[in-house]
Amino acid sequence: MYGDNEICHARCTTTVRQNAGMLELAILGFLYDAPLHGYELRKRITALTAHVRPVAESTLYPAIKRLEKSGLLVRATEPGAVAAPRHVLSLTDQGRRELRRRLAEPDQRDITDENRWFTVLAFLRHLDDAAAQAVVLRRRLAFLEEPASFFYEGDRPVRAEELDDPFRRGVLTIARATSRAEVGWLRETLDSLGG
Amino acid sequence: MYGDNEICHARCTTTVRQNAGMLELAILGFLYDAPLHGYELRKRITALTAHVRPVAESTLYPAIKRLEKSGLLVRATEPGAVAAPRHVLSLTDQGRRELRRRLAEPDQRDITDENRWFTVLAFLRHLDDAAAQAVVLRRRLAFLEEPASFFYEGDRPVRAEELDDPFRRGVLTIARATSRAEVGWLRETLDSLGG
DNA sequence: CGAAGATACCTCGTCACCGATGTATGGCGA
DNA sequence: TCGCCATACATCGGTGACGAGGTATCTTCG
Repeated sequence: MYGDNEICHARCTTTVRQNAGMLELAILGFLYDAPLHGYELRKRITALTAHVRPVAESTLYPAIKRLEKSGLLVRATEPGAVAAPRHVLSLTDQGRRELRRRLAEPDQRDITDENRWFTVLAFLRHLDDAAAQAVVLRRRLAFLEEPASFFYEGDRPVRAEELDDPFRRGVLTIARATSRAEVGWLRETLDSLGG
Repeated sequence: MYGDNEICHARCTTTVRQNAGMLELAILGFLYDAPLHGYELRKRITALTAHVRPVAESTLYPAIKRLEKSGLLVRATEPGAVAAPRHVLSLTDQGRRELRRRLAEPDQRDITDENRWFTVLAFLRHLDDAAAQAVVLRRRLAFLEEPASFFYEGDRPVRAEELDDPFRRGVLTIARATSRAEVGWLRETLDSLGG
């Protein structure tokens, strides 16, 4: 169903592949709108995530190959408009289904890691169902609302005001501001989705 | 100097090892304060980063081994206070120097990726020199101040208000709030460092 | 006494990602 | 016309990280 990922070897039991990587998600997401060739795809991914987490070319092309091998996308060679010949990539029906599945049932990592979460958000509109979108947003909201700190003394979380380390205080200050902004946005958006 | 990393094989030229991983930084950082055994170390790292990016045991122990092999830490076996015998880990002088070096000259990734950046911040107090701390903070400030967007139409960055996709608008809204909070904190802290 | 659960460490196979490098083509300025 | 840069794709070896197991000790509770 999901490419060659259902087969795990050796000491590994059969699972739906975890660790699916936000790069693949981004590829599927951008191709969902329109076919693109690799180089253009790379520029879009770079714009989306690269100032945070640059994507090496040597990572992109193997990822495309993986997705092709799994039947999620196909390529058509086209004479290069500007330079060398291009491979125009487009999603198969299976690829489109797979994107929607990954958006609807994101890995817990995609919820907790801000980088991955932003990638999910960037393509969440491709879920046609507002209820399904709301489910995903609520998972993020639940994560942000569970009490969590960065620093502990024993079992007790340390509050920003107690820290004499200005840098650790910064971490807490910034995290708090981010969280507040996002919780506000999530609530608003959930309201407007009629969830 | 930095373990066995100065030797690169085959098609690889000699470099100071990039991609040093925030896990190693966290290990060095926590051990800088006090010797710890692996299990306790894991709990502290978990508290620091795990609700965002969980650390598997199978990642921690090999990382400890790497650092030991590089001469950055040593272990002393101790009868287990509660259960199985522990390996108490402590930094060598070389390890202490290496932490300070990694903090003083962080990889660009450590500046741009919020997860890595928070790890740097969590231990930045271990740089004894306020000027050196200020240099690092200014790198982050410079990064946050350079104009960057997530979404483009052609070459023009798209502003939050123009987007009809509520989720992408969310990405921009949240990123903006975070950035504002952090820039404010950075300026304040730089002032108080006398930079 | 025996099972359960926390503590504590470890190995193995797999995989995504990386940097370095290679190979073309076409446009542009000196 | 020569070099340089952008376009466009690809391979290779190395490495950090992961999930799935395994081993052993000590405490707690029934």
